[in-house]
Amino acid sequence: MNNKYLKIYNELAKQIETGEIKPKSQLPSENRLSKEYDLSRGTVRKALDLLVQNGYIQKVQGKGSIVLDINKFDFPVSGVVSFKELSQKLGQDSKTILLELDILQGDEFLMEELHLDKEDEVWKLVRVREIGGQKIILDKDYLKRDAVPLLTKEICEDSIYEYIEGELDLKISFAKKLISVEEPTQEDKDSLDLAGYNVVVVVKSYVYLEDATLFQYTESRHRPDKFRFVDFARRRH
Amino acid sequence: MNNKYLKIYNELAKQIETGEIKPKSQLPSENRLSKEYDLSRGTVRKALDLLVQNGYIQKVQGKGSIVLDINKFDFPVSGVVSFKELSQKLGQDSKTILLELDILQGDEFLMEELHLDKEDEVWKLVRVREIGGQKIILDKDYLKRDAVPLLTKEICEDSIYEYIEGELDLKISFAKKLISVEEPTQEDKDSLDLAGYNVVVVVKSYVYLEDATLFQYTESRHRPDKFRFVDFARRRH
DNA sequence: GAGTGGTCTAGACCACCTT
DNA sequence: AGGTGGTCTAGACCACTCT
Repeated sequence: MNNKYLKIYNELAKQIETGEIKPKSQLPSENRLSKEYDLSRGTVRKALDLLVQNGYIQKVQGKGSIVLDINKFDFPVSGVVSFKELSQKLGQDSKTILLELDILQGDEFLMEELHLDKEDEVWKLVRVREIGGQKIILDKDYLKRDAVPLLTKEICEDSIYEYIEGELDLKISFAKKLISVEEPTQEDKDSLDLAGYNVVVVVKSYVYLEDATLFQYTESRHRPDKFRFVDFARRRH
Repeated sequence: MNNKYLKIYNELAKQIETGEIKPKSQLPSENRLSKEYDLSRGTVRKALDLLVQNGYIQKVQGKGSIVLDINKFDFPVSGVVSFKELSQKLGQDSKTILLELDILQGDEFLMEELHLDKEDEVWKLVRVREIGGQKIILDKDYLKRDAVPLLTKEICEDSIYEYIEGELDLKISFAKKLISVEEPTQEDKDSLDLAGYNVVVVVKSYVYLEDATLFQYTESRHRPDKFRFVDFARRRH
């Protein structure tokens, strides 16, 4: 990328993450930054807006920009993050087991969830995620076939997100997630090490591409004790 | 507010919410909008960026802006939303019962969570939320005394957010939330109608003011079957 | 080639805070 | 008064899509 505002955003974000710029300290003013980086103030502001959005800094009119304590939480699941990215961040031993890989057509439930026609084909994949030797998560994914022509066992046990964004050139732009708690189904009981819990945490995700088409529906079913979700939210006034 | 970009944002958002502008339709181009509203293109773009952020539209370079189906979910808890705002949106019968209202000082747990000194005083309030006659949520709030000098039973049973933002002039700017599932404590069992469930969903919130100072820590403990959380997330590339 | 959104600039004025 | 961030403008050029 040649974007100037992304460059300065990434530089500042990195410095904040590594602690080079310390929490509670002041960032240089917008005018100083635009001189130092030889950019217009508008471009600097765009970079700072990104830092605000992602929780790195807080701006106060008339005063300046304060660096926030980003390391207060160490489990940043907010946003669309795949299992592989996640376990890498956690540094834990993890494994993915593929239970099912099929092509469906004309399923009523899916036609509802994915807004499908009768003829549309859908990949169904069921995977179990193991962390530290325990089966913790059951993932049921449904992907539109016309966006993803081919899926193999290897891809599914690696990261479908990497494959979709890397190999294919699809760009994921946003997702809606719904978190609830439900009674375990027989499938949950069979596939997961539930350790006596009588509920599972269910995360239903609707994933959209850059052209605003819905292309994936996922149900991620978690053993409750291992489930965590972090949200950073700015209040809309 | 005199802000032009907010005016046009609100107009467009309202038209999308009411269905006056239909999902999947195209918004007028940025140039058209800037002519129609007699604004510079930059100001129009700022309004559209807000619409993108809040999930109203999706932009596609070279094509235009597509209106998204905002009504797909009817439970927008994403962001910092108070119980009162929430139950109003749901239109359900609700009640708040105040169990405890105290001033604490020198509590170790709180000094950790709220970054306090020994001398700092903290309001502790414990409230039970009733929806449809059932005790569903147990809220334990801790507020910094120096920000909120006075609290009464009436305020606590109404909405502290309204009081804090309306009467006092404090502005809440952002919050970090952590969602997890835990075993019920004795307090949970005593205060809530748990209906046989052996877990509670715990939402821990850290709420910050506009000057980036932490001023509230809240534990919101939910009966699992009534808990829902909706997240709208754009993927950070 | 015409139209769309994305980036960047330079300058102006305002609202707010500090001294 | 001087510095800070917030808003707004007018204009330029680029990247992308459609036909």
